[in-house]
Amino acid sequence: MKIGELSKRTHVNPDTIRYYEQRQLLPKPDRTAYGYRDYAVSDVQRLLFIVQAKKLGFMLAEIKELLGLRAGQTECAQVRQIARRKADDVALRIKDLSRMQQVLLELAEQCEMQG
Amino acid sequence: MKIGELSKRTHVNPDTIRYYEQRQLLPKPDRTAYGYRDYAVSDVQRLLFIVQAKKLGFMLAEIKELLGLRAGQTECAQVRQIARRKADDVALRIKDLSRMQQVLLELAEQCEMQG
DNA sequence: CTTGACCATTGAGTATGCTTTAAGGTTTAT
DNA sequence: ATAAACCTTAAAGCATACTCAATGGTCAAG
Repeated sequence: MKIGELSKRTHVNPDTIRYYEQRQLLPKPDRTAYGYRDYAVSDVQRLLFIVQAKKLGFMLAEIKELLGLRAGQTECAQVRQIARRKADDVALRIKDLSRMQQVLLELAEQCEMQG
Repeated sequence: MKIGELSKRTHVNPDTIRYYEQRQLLPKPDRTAYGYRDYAVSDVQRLLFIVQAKKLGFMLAEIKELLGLRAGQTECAQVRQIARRKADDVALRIKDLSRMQQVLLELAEQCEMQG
């Protein structure tokens, strides 16, 4: 599929797709006879994974690392280390977010009682 | 206290403190006879709140909004609306993060079984 | 009383992650 | 066959959030 099709399926701007290729989050795709990028179906999944990880607040460099884990391009000891480190980061963020959620809900409640 | 002292107590760079003032996340402090910024103790708390909210992934514009809520500078109906909207955002992020945490732990485990 | 640490302002520079521009070739629908 | 839509590259531009540089005044220690 050409870049426009991949863009439609993932809701990611073609320019952004090319940018991810440049940043090596997406592999260089095949090219048609006239030089158009020709993507495989698996690229849709990969791109959606990037979108999801970005929503979670990972930086592109980190996402690249995660993609490497997923693809089994990383040695086992390293996978364990990176995956656990990131899981710990995530656990901490969940804890912090829970606290902020509490603060926000309290704010709404306090206000209610006054007004 | 002068900006250097506030910086030491919060581990926030003086330039960043001045930048937050410019962005109106911190109120304009009093000035000494010679024009030095003279902060109150409450500014430490406010700045630490900013640091915490940033860690949670809020943008400066959002943090400004949150600070408005905290200070009661916002009308009750608006407080409820904003606080609940942000609490919902936070809940969604917690959910997404939990899923990613699961993925990461699975990656580490799978690898363990292979290697 | 001078040297070094601290403070001031304005404006420029940096990193990240896109987004747009320019200039041009290809494909598709009518 | 021709206009609209789509593709290419390289490079410049933009928003966010700092961060540094230049220039100069103030304060504290010896």
